[in-house]
Amino acid sequence: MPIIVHIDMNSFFASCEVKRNPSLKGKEIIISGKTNRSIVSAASYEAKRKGIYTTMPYYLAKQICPDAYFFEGDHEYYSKVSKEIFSFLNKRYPLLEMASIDECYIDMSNIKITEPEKYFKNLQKEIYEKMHIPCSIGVSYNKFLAKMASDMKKPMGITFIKHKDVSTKIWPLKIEDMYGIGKASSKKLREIGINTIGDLVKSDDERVKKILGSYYSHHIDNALGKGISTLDLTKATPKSVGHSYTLAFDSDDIDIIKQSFYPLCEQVSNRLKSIDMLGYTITIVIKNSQFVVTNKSKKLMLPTNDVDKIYLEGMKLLDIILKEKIRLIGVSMSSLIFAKDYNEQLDFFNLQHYKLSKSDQFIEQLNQIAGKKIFIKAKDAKIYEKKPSN
DNA sequence: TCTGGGGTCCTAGGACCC
DNA sequence: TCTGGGGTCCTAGGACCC
Repeated sequence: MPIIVHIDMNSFFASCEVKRNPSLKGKEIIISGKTNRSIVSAASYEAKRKGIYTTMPYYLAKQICPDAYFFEGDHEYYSKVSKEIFSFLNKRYPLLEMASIDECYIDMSNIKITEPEKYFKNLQKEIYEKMHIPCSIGVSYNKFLAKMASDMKKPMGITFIKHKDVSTKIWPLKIEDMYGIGKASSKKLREIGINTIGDLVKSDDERVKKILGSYYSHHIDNALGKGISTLDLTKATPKSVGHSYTLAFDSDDIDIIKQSFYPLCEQVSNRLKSIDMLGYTITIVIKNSQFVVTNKSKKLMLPTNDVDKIYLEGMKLLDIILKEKIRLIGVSMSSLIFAKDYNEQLDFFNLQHYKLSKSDQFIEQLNQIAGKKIFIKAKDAKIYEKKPSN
């Protein structure tokens, strides 16, 4: 039987602030933006005890805990702490999958553990003493159960789930507490009488299959304790890079929207450049006053990470869908490719591109990119000279 | 005064090709 | 007159997670 461990940092952002400034230990700490439209993204247990929860509007948190220490959130620092912790763990445990900024799975099947209670208590203590971040640990034989286990006791909890515990520790839980079942699915499941994870296991209802779609057997396997235990050790390359911004007031004033939109394009461009990637598909997203989200996307002929190109294409899409006052605007790039891979492909593919496209336009686009990040060598120009006669 | 921002994965319809 | 089917790509939208 594999041994899969899930480690979840407790109130991670708040704990990072305590790590940086230990005098905050034991205080009410709230991470949140400071506009009337901000929400709480993390809170210390002291604040949680007062009723603060993640996603609570800032103005409410401020009402309930006026004297709490409020931080706007320093993601760069939190990422740094995250890396510190996981590289520390990774040195000892090579089979580690980083699942998010504050949690990871570790396959300890090959680690000799004689006294599990003591072993994990020591590990938790060591993380706290070395990294100054508290964590909860879940130990089981697959990822789903380990994840559910680490969630059961917080902060600084340690929970074991053995095969025989599945029916007693997992099945009685509310259906919305099942990892992977969110608000929409749990509402539909409750409507047909499925209120607990146990109900889901016992159901043999076509309606359940319809609600869960392609995830059906995945969820059933998880609930039965037959989930997967293989870890993904490779850090996946990003599939999209995006930024969004909620306006201070809903607006349809194009100048105001533009002012917010350009910096978002800059952020996306800078992020792409920092990871040396280009994106083919640009997507813009808006949210109206009623919180209805609308996307518009377009695949470009050539990938880019150029801010002006992103802004230009984004504004074109925005023009099409902007019909009313909006609350949020966002832009993201997807269908990403590493710049170096694109350079290598360029020689090979530009013939095809060329044949498919109106020549002047294509060369202009090539040159636009050439002027920025990607170099177009002289021999590419030669292809341009030669090939039209074909 | 309600309700952020960063992602991933899946579905479904239409266009297009063979 | 009535009319295939398989496959891929693109776009829009939805569910979910931290």
